[in-house]
Amino acid sequence: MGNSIRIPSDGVSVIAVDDTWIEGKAIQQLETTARLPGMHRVVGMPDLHPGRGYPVGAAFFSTNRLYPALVGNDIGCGMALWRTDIAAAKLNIDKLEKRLGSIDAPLDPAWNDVVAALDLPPTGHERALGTIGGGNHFAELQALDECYDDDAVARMGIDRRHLLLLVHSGSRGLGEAILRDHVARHGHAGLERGGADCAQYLDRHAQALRFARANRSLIAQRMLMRLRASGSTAIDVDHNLVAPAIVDGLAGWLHRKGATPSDAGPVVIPGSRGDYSYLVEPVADARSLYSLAHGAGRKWMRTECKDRLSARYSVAQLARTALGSRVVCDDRALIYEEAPEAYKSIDSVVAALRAAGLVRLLARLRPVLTYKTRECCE
DNA sequence: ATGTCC
Repeated sequence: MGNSIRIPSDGVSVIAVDDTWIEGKAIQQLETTARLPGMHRVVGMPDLHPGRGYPVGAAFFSTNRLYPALVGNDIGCGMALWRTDIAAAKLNIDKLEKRLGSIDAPLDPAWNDVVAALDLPPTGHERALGTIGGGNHFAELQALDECYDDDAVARMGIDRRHLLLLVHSGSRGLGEAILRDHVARHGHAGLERGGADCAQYLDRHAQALRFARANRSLIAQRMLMRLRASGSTAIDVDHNLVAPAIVDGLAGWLHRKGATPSDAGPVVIPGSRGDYSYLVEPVADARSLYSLAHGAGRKWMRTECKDRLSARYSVAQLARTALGSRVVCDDRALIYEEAPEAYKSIDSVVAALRAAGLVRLLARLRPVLTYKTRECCE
C-alpha cells in the first residue's frame, strides 16, 4: 500500500511498484493533462504509456469541462468475456483455426436479423459491425489456467472444462468520426458543462458506446458460429469513455482512456498475446479514480518493434507463443507491433494493482488462439 | 485507434 501509489506532482498520481515499467514521456503527458483548465485530479494506471498527445492507461477527473480528446477516437472500446461450450480438453487448434477462417469482411446478410434486433440507430458505419479492427484489438480463445476463488468463478458460470472468448474492440470508424468532428469544431479546449455542444457530444458518445458493445457481441457470435459452438456473455466493460461522477465530494466528469472501471463488477485484465490474462474482482477506490489498468500496456513504440525483433524471430515463429498458443495475424507489420516483447509483463501490472489494494484475483487465463486478422480463406 | 495518407 505504502509506496504503490506515487505522487509525481500535485494532482497527479501513478499506481506502480518498483518493477512497473513507466516511461518518462507518459508521466509528462499525464502532467500536461493535469494542467488542463478545470482538471481536478489524474491517475496513471500501471499500464500507463505514451499516446498521441495524451497518455493511455489513465483516468482524468475534471469539474466544469469535458474533454473528448482525452477519451480519444475509439469511444466505447472495451473487453467482453464470453463463456463457450468448446471443450478445453483434447484441443485441436488446427481445426479451430481452420473453422474460424477470416472474420475481417463485413457481416454476411444472413446476420441482418441479428443486427436489426440490436436496434442501433443508423450511423453509416454498419459495415464495421462484427469486425475487430486493427492496433491492439483482438479476439482470443482462452483456458482457465489457475483458479484463486473457486466459488466466485463458479458463480460466474466459468469452469476449466470450457474455453472462454475474450473480445477487445470498439466503435471502429464511428468513434473516430465523432472525435474528428468534435476536434474540427472545438480543437482541444474541451466543452463547457451544460452547453448544447456538450450535450450533443454526450449523445454521440452514448451512441458509440452502444455501437462498440454491439460490435463486441457480434464478433463473439460470429466467431462462435464459425467454430460451431455457442456461448454467452459473462462480462462486457468499456475502458474508453467519459461519465458524470462525484469524486472528492465534487461533481464532474470522469474520463477513462485505457482505464477499466473498478465499480462495475469483475473484469479481465489481459496480458499480451503471449502472456496470461487475469480475471479480477476490483475494489472501487477513489484513490484510483474508480479505475484499473486495461491491459499490460505498451513498452515499445510500434515503429521500433520490427527493427528490434525481425532478426530474432521469423513471422512463423511469432505465430506461436511461449505459452503454446496460436496467433492468427496476416498483417506483417502488426505481428511485430503486437509481439509479447512489445508489452509490459502482465504480472508486473497486476502486482501494482494488488499492492495498492485495488483488485482481488479470481483466476488466471491462458491464451489458446489469438485472432487479429486473416487475409483469405472463408 | 482509423472503410488507416493523396
